[in-house]
Amino acid sequence: MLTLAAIKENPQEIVKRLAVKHFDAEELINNILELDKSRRAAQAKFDQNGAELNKLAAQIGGLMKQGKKDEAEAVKKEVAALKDTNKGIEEELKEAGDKITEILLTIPNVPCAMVPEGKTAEDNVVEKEGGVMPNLPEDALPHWELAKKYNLIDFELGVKITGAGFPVYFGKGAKLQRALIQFFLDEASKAGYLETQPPYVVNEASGIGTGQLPDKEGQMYHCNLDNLYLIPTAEVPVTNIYRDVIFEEKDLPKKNCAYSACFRREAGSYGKDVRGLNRLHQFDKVEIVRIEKPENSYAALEEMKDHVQGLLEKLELPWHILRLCGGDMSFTSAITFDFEVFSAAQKRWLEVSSVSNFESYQANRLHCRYRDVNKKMTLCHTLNGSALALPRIMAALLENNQTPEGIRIPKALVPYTGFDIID
RNA sequence: GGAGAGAUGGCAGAGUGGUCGAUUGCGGCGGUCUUGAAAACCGUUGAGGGUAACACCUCCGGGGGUUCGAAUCCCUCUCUCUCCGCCA
Repeated sequence: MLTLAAIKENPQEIVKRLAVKHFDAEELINNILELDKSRRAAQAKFDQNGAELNKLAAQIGGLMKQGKKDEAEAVKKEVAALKDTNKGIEEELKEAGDKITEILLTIPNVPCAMVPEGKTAEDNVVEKEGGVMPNLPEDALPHWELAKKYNLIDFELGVKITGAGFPVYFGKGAKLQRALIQFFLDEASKAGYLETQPPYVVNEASGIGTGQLPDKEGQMYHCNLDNLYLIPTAEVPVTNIYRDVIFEEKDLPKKNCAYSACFRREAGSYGKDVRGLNRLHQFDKVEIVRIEKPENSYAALEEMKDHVQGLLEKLELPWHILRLCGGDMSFTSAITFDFEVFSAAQKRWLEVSSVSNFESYQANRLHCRYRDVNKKMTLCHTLNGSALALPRIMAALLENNQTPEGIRIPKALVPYTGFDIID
């Protein structure tokens, strides 16, 4: 969430920038400012009374020791009255504070200056592209057909065991998955990310920390009995490593990479989007997460983009980078770049990575801070990105590399798969 | 699952109703000494709120209660450890 300090410092600027996300914050911001004012007034009064109470309590102690019981009793009465009034003030105080937090949670992150104007995915800006478009014959097969033809993935079997969106991978299909995971982890390690194996199940506090709760409660699988959630991305457990942490300046940045299975209920999905590997309830992903000093976070973002681009190039897939417009960005991000690969038989672009800078929005909820040069506590900036999500990479690899002889494996992957063709 | 013990500052560890936000040690930071370092010595060292700055208030796992006054007493929740049982 946004910091109260930032809002107080320049409310007009925040309202103006949130308009880029098509979010009208004016009234909410005014409410907050108003509430903060009355909260501070109540706080001052409460503190003043508290100081008086402390003084009187000490006085009673002294009187008791001297055996002046009657005098002590008189003071006690005074204390009782003061406590009574303070109880009311405390309630006011708490109410105002809670209300402020409540409103803050409904205000999305402020988009940074580089975010383009726009309402929907149509308005996203293609920023960069690369790779070679494959030249497939008209009768090229979509990946779900290829998966069947070469016995790589069984979607129906997954339905039997669990339900739709939980495919079973076999043979070279399973090995290709494992190869991709290993390849992505190795590349991330080479780029300086600490390999991390997090839990796949998190508690409520972690869900709140990264913002999945309460807003996206319905999108996560929930274990009722223990009140735990299956992670929708490794971002959740990995970022929560840094919840309630205060860094020394020299400890930053922190760079983690993690493979995990990801679980998403995808409530509300429909149609051709969900065909084959395009949208699953369980999928694999390698995620990169960074905790940065504010002044470095945008340089870090560029590094992350370069890293993801490098992966796609090594996989020889046609790719482009979208700079998301204000209307298509997530609630919590300050800027987001989506990477898409072209899945040549489906003839459509598939999102395989999303790289975002959250600036201090997430860190504020997480209480992830560091002591800067002047020993001042400052919120860190958090960033994360997929590097990469497997299913759509798999789809594009299968479709784009199909030949009459079989499916060709890109060179960079062969050391990991141990085979160079699926036939 | 059963029985017991415990949760205090970056860490270790005192503190069982009255100037305790908390003794002390280690660590960190600053200084003296030193060519430099080590050692020794001196000082300093939690977070949140509040203020122009002070003052002041809150926080000793979370929540609630008793009391004029709670880190200290009571209730409750969570977590950790030890023993037993079960087990990948």
